[in-house]
Amino acid sequence: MEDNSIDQPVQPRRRRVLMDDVVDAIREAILSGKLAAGTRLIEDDLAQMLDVSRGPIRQALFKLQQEGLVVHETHRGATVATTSPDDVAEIYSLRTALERLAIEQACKKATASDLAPLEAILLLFQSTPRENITRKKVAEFDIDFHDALFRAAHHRRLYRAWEGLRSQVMVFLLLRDALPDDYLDSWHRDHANLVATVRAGDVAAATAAIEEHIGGAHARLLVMLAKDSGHSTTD
Amino acid sequence: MEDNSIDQPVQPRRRRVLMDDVVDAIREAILSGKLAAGTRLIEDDLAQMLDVSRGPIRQALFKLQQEGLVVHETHRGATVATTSPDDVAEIYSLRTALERLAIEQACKKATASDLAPLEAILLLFQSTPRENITRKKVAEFDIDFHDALFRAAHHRRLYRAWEGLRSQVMVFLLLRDALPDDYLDSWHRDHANLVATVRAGDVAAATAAIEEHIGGAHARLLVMLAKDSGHSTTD
DNA sequence: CTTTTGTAAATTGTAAACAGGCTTCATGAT
DNA sequence: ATCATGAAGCCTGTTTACAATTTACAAAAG
Repeated sequence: MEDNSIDQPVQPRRRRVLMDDVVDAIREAILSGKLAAGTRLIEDDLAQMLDVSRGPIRQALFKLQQEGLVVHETHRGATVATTSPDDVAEIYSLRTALERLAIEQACKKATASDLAPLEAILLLFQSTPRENITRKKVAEFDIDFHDALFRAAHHRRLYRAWEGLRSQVMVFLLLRDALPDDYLDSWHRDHANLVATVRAGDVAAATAAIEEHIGGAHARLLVMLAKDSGHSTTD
Repeated sequence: MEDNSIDQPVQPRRRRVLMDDVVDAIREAILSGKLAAGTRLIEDDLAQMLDVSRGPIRQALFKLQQEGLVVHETHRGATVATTSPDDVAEIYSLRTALERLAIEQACKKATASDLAPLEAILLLFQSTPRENITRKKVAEFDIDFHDALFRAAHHRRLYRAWEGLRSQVMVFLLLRDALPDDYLDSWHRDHANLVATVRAGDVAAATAAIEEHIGGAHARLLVMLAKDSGHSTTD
């Protein structure tokens, strides 16, 4: 038997199916603002736009509801989820609980190969010219980092709970307007510190660090929302 | 405008659709053991059994996957989820994180009408003759109580995360063999104590109580699984 | 005898047509 | 003028039919 060095993934990577493309397309449209909050998502229209039948559309809308980007009501259809100030509190309180567990589990169970992705992101971030780092790029780095952290926890159910929140966090990260000058520095320092606590396996330090990390993000978001209050929230 | 005292629910209760019946039927079959862990769930077979087409079956299987009772693989179909010792750790660690947040939020936000369901369950439990309380009944009381606690937290996203775990917890509650004689007493005392801490709004006491509560349940489960180890776990 | 390869059956993914509920707007009554 | 009533159109829920993929098994090659 030949050793499989070419077919890279040891885990056979489940085939991609139409629904996956539809999910990506609609998620992208929502996150980029092409589909505003509250917009009705009519299955037939989406089916024609994306050139598939209503079946995959239906499944995709169901999945996006899981992600919290879409709200579905029986016999009344799906709409792009709207976000109120209460939702911000919900998202960040739940996120804190999940990330606390994640970093705790990561401290206990993460191996070197689990930490590699985290450090790779930090390196990639640092090696990217500052002028090339857009707000969207920062948001993607951020989500990717925390996603890797959740993966490092080796906790399937926790990861799935995070999947139900991830896109909603992304919405807020993309909302940010101009970032403070020293933000990129502090971003790297903050996340590098998280990796350090995990590497050290110091649960107490790690949970404290993550709570401050998420708390800080929440606080900055509230400040930002307060500045242009009543702009793109509930309505 | 007439006041609506007859059409009871203030919230318009979304209509029940075929998928809901299918979900209930399959969930019931899994929880009752009629569908053993690992069993393949073939859409056509289920469709014939339940006398609906494959459409609602497909949606139901997706939803049951959300609940963690079913595992779905692309082009390979759905199977009843199997449970390993690792899964027990996952379920209880995540449950602890979620319930901690739930009781904390309940302390802050629960009103008298939120606490009423909790107390109603305690009363119903106490007023039920001991000989009528089967293991299944205890499990249902238990799930209903904690479900009411999550509702009292007024946190939609937290409740949805709990929905993704609830049935999996139920699986373990139903596994219990004969309960200790004083279990029913301690059950009531323990849960009444949780309500008391919420009513008092004492976050510190409440989180401590819930952690001990879930921790105790986890510990008892591990003891039980150790007794007949290698019986009905991974298979 | 073991391994490989090809073919057929089984089963899921997708499309398209049908049925029924919800919304809207016109019409009429109070 | 305001509110009730009802019919038409839109849209979702469901069914049925078709396409594509996986799995199982058998035949052939080593």
